[in-house]
Amino acid sequence: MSSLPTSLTGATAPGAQESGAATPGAGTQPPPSSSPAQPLVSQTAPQAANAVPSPTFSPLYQQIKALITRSLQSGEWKPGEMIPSEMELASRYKVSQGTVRKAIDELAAENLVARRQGKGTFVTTHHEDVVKFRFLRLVPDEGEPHYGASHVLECKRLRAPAEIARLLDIRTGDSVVQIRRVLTFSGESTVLDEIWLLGANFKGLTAEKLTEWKGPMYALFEAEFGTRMIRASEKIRAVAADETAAELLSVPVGSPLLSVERVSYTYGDRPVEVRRGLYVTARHYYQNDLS
Amino acid sequence: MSSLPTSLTGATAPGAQESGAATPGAGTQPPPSSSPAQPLVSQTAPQAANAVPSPTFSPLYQQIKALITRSLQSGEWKPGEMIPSEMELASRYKVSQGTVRKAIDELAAENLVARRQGKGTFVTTHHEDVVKFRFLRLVPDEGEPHYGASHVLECKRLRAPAEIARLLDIRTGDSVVQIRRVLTFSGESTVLDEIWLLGANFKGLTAEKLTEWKGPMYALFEAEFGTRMIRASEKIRAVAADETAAELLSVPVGSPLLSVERVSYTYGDRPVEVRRGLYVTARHYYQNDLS
DNA sequence: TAGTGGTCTAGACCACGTG
DNA sequence: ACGTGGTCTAGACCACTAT
Repeated sequence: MSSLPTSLTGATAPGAQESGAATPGAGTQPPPSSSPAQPLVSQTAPQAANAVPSPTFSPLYQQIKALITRSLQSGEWKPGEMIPSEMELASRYKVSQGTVRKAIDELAAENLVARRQGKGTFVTTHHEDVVKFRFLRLVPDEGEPHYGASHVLECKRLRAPAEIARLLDIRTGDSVVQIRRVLTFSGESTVLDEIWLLGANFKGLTAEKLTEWKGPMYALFEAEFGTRMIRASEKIRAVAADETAAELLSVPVGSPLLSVERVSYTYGDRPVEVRRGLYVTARHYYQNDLS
Repeated sequence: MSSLPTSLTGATAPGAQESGAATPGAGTQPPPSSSPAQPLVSQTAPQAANAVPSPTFSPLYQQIKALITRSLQSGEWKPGEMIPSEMELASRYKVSQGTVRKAIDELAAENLVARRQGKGTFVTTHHEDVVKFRFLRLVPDEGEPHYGASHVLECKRLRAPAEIARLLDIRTGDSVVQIRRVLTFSGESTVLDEIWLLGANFKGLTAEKLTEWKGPMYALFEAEFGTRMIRASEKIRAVAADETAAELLSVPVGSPLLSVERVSYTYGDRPVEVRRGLYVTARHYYQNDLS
């Protein structure tokens, strides 16, 4: 059970203790198209002193954050675009600029948006280098990180096998798209990926589209299919190359390879991709920072 | 060249525009022993309009953060202890509580301290589970993450080989401590570590001390040697087991192993440890989250 | 009851980027 | 000159923990 829409934790207005600032009428700004003045939403009920504090307490800025996230998800503000200024959002949601700021702070910390002083706050996109290398951690021993060439071997729809279905939180047999591809760096085959995508989100994805696309796959997904990868979780092991992998990666059978099993999530922590990668780590390494 | 002590970026007092709040006399609180009222430090010089903005601008809260970090580093507040309350720090540094709060926010984000509502802000320690598993990412396929038994093979002082010296930012031949050990999980040898520590920081570290110590090695380092690992950077590859590793880890020669080369840093981003680990990933995996 | 961190507001001023 | 995010302050109230 989620709770947002009707979970007013109290009745009266929130922090605006002094100026009676809660009349929900339209502000001076024209209400931007797709978001009619939200039914805000108080966080502190000045209940009688002995009343139990509201069980589903949520700070105002968290509620604002959820509203902004919803607008991101709905595509009201698209990747690369600027979102409304803090002042605008403050007046839209009828809260102070400081509260909006704290909400955006968290969204920025989660890399959903990026602030640029003097310019505005922008929806992040997989076209930016910074974002790209958050999801590609393979670094060459010599030289700068770069994006290799992608060679698509296969792209087809099929029914999800049990384990993939489990990871994607769908039913066995539900539609998925399977992609197999090889990434080549400086002429050397380095990564063999096997990818499963939620069928429902990727209608019309073909090998041609993948081949024509220059740039990160996630940028294509975000631009053409409205599915934005927000975070991912990886399980990493060392394995020995089987015959197929050995041939495609031009290494001897039995060579040690880095196995990276990734599950990627979009808004609301919904899994949309399972990716199994085999990396040749002779001239590259997987970079990770613990902090 | 570091800059802290004398790097006043301007002349007059900062934000306290209205109340003349800048006289640096001792506050009402007795100045805590080891930190005499710091020579604060203005951030905005209301220079003539055409003057170039100060080249080495640093926000007040960053300066406060640096001061707090210095106190952490000097051991004024030890791991596990509570640091002074926000109000106390505000009056010590002659800034508002909000500024201290922002400084502590960043320190908490970097895991140097942890806030606990109603109790205070505490210096983090490698004794806590949360911290332990930030630095041990090996998770069993079945069951909960846990700390295995450590078997120390060797602990000796020697002169740093060239590559280790380079990573530790010292000179070849400088003193280092080398440790070799095996970690065992559920009776299975799983990790073979080769560790180099800065000799200067670890005088008196012996195999006995390591063997007697129950718990994470970093907790020993922090408690007995005053050296706290703050962050680390890892390069991960897949390699084949050589004879030594194969024997110690009870796997066939040539088995794929995860190679993890870690450099760990203490305050001020100074490297203090190089650690080369070989992980058996048959029944464990290396967990990583991209976000 | 007292003290701590957590939330929220309001207003001032600054640095940055663009007209 | 203007609008954006960034910093700083001051004060109120809330939630949590301990005594």
